Amino acid sequence: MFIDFRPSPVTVDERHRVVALALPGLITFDLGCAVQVFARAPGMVDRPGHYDFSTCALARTVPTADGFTLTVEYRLDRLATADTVIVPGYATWHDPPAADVLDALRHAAARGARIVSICVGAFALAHAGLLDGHRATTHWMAAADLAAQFPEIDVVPDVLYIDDGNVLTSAGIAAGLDLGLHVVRRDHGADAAAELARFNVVAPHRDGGQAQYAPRPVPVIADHGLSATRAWALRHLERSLTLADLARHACCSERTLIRRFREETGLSPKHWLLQMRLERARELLETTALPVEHVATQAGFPSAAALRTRFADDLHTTPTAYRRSFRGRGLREPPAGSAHK
DNA sequence: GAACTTTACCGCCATC
DNA sequence: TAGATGGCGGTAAAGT
Repeated sequence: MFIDFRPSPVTVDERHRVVALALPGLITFDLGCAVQVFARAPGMVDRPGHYDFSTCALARTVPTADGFTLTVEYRLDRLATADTVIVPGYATWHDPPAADVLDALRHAAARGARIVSICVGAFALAHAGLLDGHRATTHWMAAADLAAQFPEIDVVPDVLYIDDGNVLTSAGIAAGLDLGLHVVRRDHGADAAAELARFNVVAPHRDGGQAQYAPRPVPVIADHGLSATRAWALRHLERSLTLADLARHACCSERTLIRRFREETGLSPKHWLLQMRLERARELLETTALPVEHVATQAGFPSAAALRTRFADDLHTTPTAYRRSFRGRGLREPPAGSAHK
């Protein structure tokens, strides 16, 4: 059963403006990912803060990497009003974009706009200096180049995407969808992201995909490294998993586990587990009416107090307040029998 | 909120 | 010889 708490339709002024920047040599699939997520989000049209998507470029026409020319409606000044700026990949990423483009990106970032890159779009952000001091990712084939060319960036190659606050970067091509879903999850909750994933016929998240709440990288390739152990941990999140448990599953020492975890995810095992648990708790709070105590138990927190502490530290709110904030977005009743397990 | 215990993390070094 | 792994011990963080 689905109880709809959606409020009345919002006005254009309330919309969150998402502007994609099409650079010469645009990789159109990357732009397509952004369109698919932010321009066609089904079921979200009545929600406050839903997206007003548009594409801009330096000139009216943009040569793409895919053999045709794209005509766009808006010029660069569109970025000045964007709440979120998206830079899809472009084939000429080896060279810095035009100075006007870099300035527009810098100004958008300076006034607090969220900056997102897809694939090698990260190079445009790097050229603008927006990734300095940040953790970032890009297409795996270009990751070494990014790290070499911009030593100030902490480049993490084996992840789907990285959320480093107001700067978010995704890995190659289809990872743009993963990052888009993450942004929707951040803005509208797990329910909306799942709805959008269903519409796009993709998984709501891949292998530990909830891990991206903070800087939450996940491995791109399944069945390599510790991905099996992480998948196992996700299946048993409600247990009190220790470092020794994970090491035993991975058939290695605790020391090696920590080392490999950090190499593959950018996080320590404990921190990764905490993020997973927090994400599950958020999902349960958003999509069920389970008491906070049960949410804590099912997410693997030792107590409701521990869950509240984590919420206060990471989300600066309480579980109850968090749940209340999502009431307007649809609340599903708990599955039969699950509320008291 | 303090004190204590447990667990996790990391640097260093040895071994394979 | 370089790289991966594991053990040890100190420190920090989390839990009680």
